[in-house]
Amino acid sequence: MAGVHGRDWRPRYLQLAEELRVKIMGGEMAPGTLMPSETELAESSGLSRTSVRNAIRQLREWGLVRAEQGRGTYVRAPRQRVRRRNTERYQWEKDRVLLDEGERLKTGATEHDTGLTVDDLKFHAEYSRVDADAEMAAALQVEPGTPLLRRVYWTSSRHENAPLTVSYSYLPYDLVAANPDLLDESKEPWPGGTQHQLYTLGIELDRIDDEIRARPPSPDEAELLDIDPGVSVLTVRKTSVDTTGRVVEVADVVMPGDRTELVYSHKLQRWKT
Amino acid sequence: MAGVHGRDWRPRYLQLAEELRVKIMGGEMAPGTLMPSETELAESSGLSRTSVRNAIRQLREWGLVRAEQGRGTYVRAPRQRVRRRNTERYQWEKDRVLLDEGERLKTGATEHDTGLTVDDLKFHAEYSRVDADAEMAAALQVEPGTPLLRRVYWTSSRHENAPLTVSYSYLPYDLVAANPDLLDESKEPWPGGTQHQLYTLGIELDRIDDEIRARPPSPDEAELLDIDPGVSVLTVRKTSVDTTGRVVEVADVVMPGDRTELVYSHKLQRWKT
DNA sequence: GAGTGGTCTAGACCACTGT
DNA sequence: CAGTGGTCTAGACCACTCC
Repeated sequence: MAGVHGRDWRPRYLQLAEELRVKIMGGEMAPGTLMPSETELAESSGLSRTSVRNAIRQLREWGLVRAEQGRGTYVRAPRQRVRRRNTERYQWEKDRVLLDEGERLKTGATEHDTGLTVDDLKFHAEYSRVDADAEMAAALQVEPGTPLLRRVYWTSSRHENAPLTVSYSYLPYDLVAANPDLLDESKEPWPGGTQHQLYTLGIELDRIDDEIRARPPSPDEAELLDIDPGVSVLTVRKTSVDTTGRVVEVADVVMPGDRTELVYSHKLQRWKT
Repeated sequence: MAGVHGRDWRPRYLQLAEELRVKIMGGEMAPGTLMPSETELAESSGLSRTSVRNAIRQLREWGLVRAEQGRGTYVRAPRQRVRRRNTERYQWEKDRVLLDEGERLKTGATEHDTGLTVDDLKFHAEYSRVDADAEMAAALQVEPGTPLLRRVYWTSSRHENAPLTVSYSYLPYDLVAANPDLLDESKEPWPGGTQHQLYTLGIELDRIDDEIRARPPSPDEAELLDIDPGVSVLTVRKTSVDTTGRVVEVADVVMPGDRTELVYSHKLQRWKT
């Protein structure tokens, strides 16, 4: 009946996008399905290929389809958002530090977030030594040019190729050099997490601050996280402060905006009655 | 010298976008400047208008320019991100409830976030009575169909037309009906904020949970927040739980992704030495 | 009415993927 | 090789804004 009672005033490419959206979300085109090619859609809809491409761009921005050069356009799984519960997570990581090693190795933070076991996960890590630029120097409260240990790492499910998060972590090099294990990327994933490694250096964390932003992905990030360039990423800049007030780690965590949900919980102080 | 030592392999529309980006970020085209028209850019760059439009779409996704139908394309102010410090904010709102009224009216939460005074701000509010749909019923832990008070409100700086946040707040209607003031939208902004209004109903909050997501804006949201449809919004679903464990308010807060930074701070418990 | 961005067409060549 | 999506052209008409 659509369109019978008066013409649709929207541009025709949006009408087409809407039609396809309904088919996808209604289950008529299941996740993984190969969509009709742009040429076919142009013929079946009576539009030019340009207009069909405009419609498909909409679907891509909505995260509903994925175009692959030379192959075709596929319906994406409307992947469930991964809930990342940072409030509990940070305290949980700290509590874990003091457990014995056997207990500690059983599960890591990613498993805590996703409910997956360690066997379902693939790890990747890359270490390098860099000099602090102005921005990172300010974040770490050190002089520009200070040597830093830079760790890039991500974890992904063994059944999906794209990681759920990518982390860029920076620590003052002098700080970690006291424990050579921490300079060895083959030791990843750091058993027990960053907080435990800092513990081996005699460091206890007092506070973690998260700054959350959304922005378009870089081309590299789009590829790595398997999102369309039109889909934003969520980023968390996590700043860890130890009990002496020193910033000991700054980490930028990048996550696909269409599959992530960050959860923070605030317990409020009671009024005195 | 660009391009001298080997050709640029990127598509020409991206090269143009990059050139324009450099001009904008280098200050050569100041915020508010009217860009050359698409036709002019096509002539000066030797590209077709289609390619020029592709370049401009990039700039729009980056949040650098704003296209206005019939008028032209303007360079946008690289607006500073507004930091919204929810951790402090919620406790601060709660502490304020017990202050005397004179003290309380002086500043509200938006001023707390932005550092602006009440004279710099414009308020807008809209109340209605709606029935809970399945999703909101689950969030509020009530039966579907339960009557709710729906408040839509936003605050913007007097010197900019676009709001910094738009809130969609839902409370069980029966709960607030006990204080008729709370049903009157002309009483906005609720002096002292939601927590104070709940206090007049004998309610004390115990916990607030925030769920943060990023997603593309609806056309309405894009217009209201003055962002390009290609720029994501950040959303916070704020769930307020009182000391009896009852959910008393669910609010969806929508913010422009390119101008917002959410800050959460976690104080960690100390190890026993 | 002149100029702007938004939509749309009917072509073309390209890089990339499969067989 | 044929087929796919990515880029690009040279037009056209429209709705809208400003004068």
